[in-house]
Amino acid sequence: MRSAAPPVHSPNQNHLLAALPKAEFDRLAPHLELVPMRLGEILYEPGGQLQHAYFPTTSIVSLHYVIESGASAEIAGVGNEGVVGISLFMGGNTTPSAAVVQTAGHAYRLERRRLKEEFDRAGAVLRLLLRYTQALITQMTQTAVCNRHHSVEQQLCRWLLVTLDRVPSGELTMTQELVASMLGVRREGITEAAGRLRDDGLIGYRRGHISVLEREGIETRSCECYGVVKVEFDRLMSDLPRVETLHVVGTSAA
Amino acid sequence: MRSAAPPVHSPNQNHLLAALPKAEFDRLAPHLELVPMRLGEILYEPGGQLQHAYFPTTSIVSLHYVIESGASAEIAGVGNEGVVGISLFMGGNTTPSAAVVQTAGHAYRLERRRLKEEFDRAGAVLRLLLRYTQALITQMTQTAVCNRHHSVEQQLCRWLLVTLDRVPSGELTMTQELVASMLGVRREGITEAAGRLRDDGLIGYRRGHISVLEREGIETRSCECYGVVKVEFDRLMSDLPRVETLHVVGTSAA
DNA sequence: CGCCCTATGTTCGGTGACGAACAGACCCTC
DNA sequence: GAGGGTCTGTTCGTCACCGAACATAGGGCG
Repeated sequence: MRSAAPPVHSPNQNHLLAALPKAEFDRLAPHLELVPMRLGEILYEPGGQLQHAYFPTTSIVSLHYVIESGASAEIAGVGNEGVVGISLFMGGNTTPSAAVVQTAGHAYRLERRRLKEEFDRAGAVLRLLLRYTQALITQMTQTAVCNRHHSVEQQLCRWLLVTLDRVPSGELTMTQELVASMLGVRREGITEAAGRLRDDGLIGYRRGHISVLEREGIETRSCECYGVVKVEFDRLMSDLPRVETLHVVGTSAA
Repeated sequence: MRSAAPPVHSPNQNHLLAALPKAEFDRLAPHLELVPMRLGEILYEPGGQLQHAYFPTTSIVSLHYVIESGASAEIAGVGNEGVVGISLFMGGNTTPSAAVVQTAGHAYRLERRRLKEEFDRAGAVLRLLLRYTQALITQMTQTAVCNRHHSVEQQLCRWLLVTLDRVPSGELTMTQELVASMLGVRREGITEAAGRLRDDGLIGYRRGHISVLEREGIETRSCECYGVVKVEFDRLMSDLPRVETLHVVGTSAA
C-alpha cells in the first residue's frame, strides 16, 4: 500500500480472474505471472503451440486471421474481460488464427499445464471459461456478419467503441494503418472515414494517436454490432456465481 | 433387419455419436430420439430456448445470423459431423443466432437435461463436444474472413463443396434464392455465378435443384477457405480416442 | 537543427456487388 | 390442361471499396 501510484497490478483487474470463487482463485494465484505486453508482440501464430494462457489486465490482444493472399481480418479482441488461449482447454492446442498485442499493457499468464489441471477439475474454472468462450463465439459471429454487411465507417465506429471500453481514457495509441489491418480494409478507407469523424468533431487524432471526443456521436454512427455483442456479453457473464468482494492478494502475485 | 431398404437409421450415422466410447454411448442411446427434419424448419430463433440438442444424420442445419436491416448470413453449417445446440453445454442456453434446416433428412435429438447430465460427468462426452466446438469456431472464423475478402463465385464454390461433403449424391435440393440467403448476397449474384459454372460444365441445375458435375473444377474455383476448414476439422476430430468398431444398436433407437 | 522515416491526405480509374425492375420459364395445383 | 405462384435470367445505374500512385506533414533521432 506504500505506492499509491497508477501502476498497481492485481489479477482482479481481469474480470475472469476476479469472478472466480475464492478457493479456485487461491489455487491459481501463486501461478499467475505478471508479464508486460508490448505493442505488436505475437502471442501465437497460426498453428503455433501456445505455452500459456494470457489474462489481460491493461493490454488488448487482437485475434487475427490471415488468408493466403496476405489479407487479414480481426475476428475478435480480448481485453481485461477475457483470456487468450481458448484452444488450450477446448482441445487441439492450436488454432489457425494468430494473436497480436494491439495495445501495450500487462497481462497475467498461466502455464498451460496449470490451466488444464484446473479445467479438468470440472468446477468453477471450467464453467467460467466455457461461458466466456460462448461470449467469444458471439463476438466472432457478429464480426462475420458485420464484415459482410456494414460500411467501413460503421465498422470503424464499432471498433472504436469496443476499444474504448477497454481504454477508459479514450486516448488510443494506434495508427490508421493498424486499424485498417484490424478491420481488414485499406488504409485509405480508414483515412477517409476517420477524416469524416474528425470533421464532425467526434474524434481527434495525430500521427499514431486517436482520441475519442464524443462517444455518443460514435455510437450513433456505429452499426448495431457493438451493442448486440455488448448486451449478449453482459448477459452471459452476469449470471455467473460471482464473488461480491475482490480477492485479497499480495502487493503483486508471486 | 427385415427392411434392408435405404431408410435404415442409426445414431452411428452421426460422427460425434459414433466417436463416443461404448459406455457413454450406451448411456445416451436410450434417450436418443430419431426425428425428421423438414426443409425450412426452425430449430431455434435468436434468443430462443433450445430444448434439445440435435445430432444430424442425413439432414443439414444452417446456423444463421440476422441483422437489423433484415440482411443475414450463414455463420456455419452442421451436418452429420456435428451437433446443433452448443449453447446448451457452453452455458447461457441461448444464442443470438438462428438454426434452420437447410437440407431435409433426419437427426437424433437429445433432451437438454440428458445432455447436460452427461456433460457434467466431465468425461468423454465433454471432451468430444468441446473439441467439436473448437472445430466449429474455426469454421465460423474462416467464414468471417471469407465474407470480407472472397468473391461471390468463390464463396458459392466453397458452399457447394461443404454441402457436397454431406450429400454424397451431389444432387442438392436448393433454390438460388436460398443459397443467396445462406451466403448473405443477392439472388442475382448467385444466378450469375451459377450461370458461369454451368457454362463451364461444372454444375447443372433446374428450378430448385443443383447437381454437381465436376467436383474438381469447383475446387479450383473455390477460395482456400473450404480446404483450410476441412484440414483443421480433420485434425481436431481425428486424434480423439476413437472407437474402432461401430456401436451395435437395435433396429432403431427407442 | 535538420534529416529521414513513416504516417496521413488526396486523387484516379477500375470493379464487384447492390437495388430495383421486369421478362420468361418451370412446375405444382386445381 | 389452364392458371398462377415461384424460380431463374437479364439489364441498368449507382456506389462503396479496391489498388496504385503520389504529395504532404510529423516527429524521433542523430
